[in-house]
Amino acid sequence: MARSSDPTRTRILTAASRLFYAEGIRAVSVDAVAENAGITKKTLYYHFRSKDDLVAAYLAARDQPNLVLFKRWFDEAEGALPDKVAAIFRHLAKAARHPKWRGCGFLRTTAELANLPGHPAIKIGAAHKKKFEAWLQATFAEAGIESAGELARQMLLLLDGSFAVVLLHRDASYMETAGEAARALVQAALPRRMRAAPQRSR
Amino acid sequence: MARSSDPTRTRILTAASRLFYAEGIRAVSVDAVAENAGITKKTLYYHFRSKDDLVAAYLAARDQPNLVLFKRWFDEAEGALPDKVAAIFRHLAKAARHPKWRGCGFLRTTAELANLPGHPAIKIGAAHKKKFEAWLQATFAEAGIESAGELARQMLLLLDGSFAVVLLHRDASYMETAGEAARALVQAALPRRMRAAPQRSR
DNA sequence: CGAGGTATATTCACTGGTCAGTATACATCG
DNA sequence: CGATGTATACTGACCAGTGAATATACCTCG
Repeated sequence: MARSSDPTRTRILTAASRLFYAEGIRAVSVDAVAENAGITKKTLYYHFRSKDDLVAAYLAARDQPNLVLFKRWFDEAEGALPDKVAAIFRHLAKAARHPKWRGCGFLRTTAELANLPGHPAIKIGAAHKKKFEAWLQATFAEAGIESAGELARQMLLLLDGSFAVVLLHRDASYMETAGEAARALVQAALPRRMRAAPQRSR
Repeated sequence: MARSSDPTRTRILTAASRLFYAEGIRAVSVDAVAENAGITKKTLYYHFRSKDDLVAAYLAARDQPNLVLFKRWFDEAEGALPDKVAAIFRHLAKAARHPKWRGCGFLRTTAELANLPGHPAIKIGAAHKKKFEAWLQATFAEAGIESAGELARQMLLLLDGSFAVVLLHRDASYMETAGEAARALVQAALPRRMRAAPQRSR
């Protein structure tokens, strides 16, 4: 059976990831993925039952690395809670300025497959976002924020909103605007005793 | 010359709109649009130079109606500015609960065509969102808000974020969360003298 | 008025190419 | 030997766009 560490499987997944993220799902043929991975299509179909399977695997492979990255940006940021949240947006804005940036793979896949509501890739995308939201909520709750759940949802809305808007306008400054809005909302939600003098950035 | 009121052209555009919104761009063939419009493919190509042209026309046709609708929701809402902004989200949440709702056509098209940065449809989508943002900014400025520009951008982020998140989770309650965040941000931005007692909704 | 022409609008049938997925066979290795 | 993995070559469906012909409406000039 093909293990997840299987080198051929990994090669396929790497190629699929690069192409699906860069071009979109329906724009990329299975032939193109196989060629890019340096194998034949039949070999690809030996490792993945169908293209839909491959798409789901592409997103599944991005789940953990993405979450880990976000958490690291948060953990390594200086300052109080609002600053640490804003740091995520700051790092994202930097990434969004790279010419190969194409928004959030999870959201773009969902948008493209919106006519197939039960598609496994969409479920993986939804689960990914839920995990991120749950982590935020827990972080906020630990900080003594009463409305941790609502605040986490607001952060998610700003985050995913900035993915969409920045992709549309190709203007990463929206991501910084989102970061400032996030900072303000977190600041306002902090319990009074923990609230430092609100420092307007810039 | 084919006028915009041309009945055949309108039929094509109606069919294209329905199909592209429901299924996505690349998932819908030109044949499918033609059949749905009750004409032959060649007739479609008489009225539109290419599929890309048709896609652009589909979005262009949605531009004004969408803006008008949003403005009407705002104008007809009771209450002060924060409530009027929140009303847009409330109406949108209601729309999002309809089974045929598939998010924002502009954003989904942009996401799907993200590998074609100069595509005319993307330009139309970007212009549409800019118009909405400009209208919001003007409205906020008239209300005496100093940071009208930044606030308008924040509203856009929340709005487009809720399109993305609600489409992903198929849970329209995120749109109400976005509305509450929008209300809070507008409330906080109002000049003191105009600020009524902030009323937490619910 | 009316015959002939011209631009508009539409149809059927087709092309060259791509797509997801498969049948069959060959190889490698424990 | 036989399980795992890979390759060549194929299938039937679909796709964007086109060629050639036809119908309709209007306009010009005898």
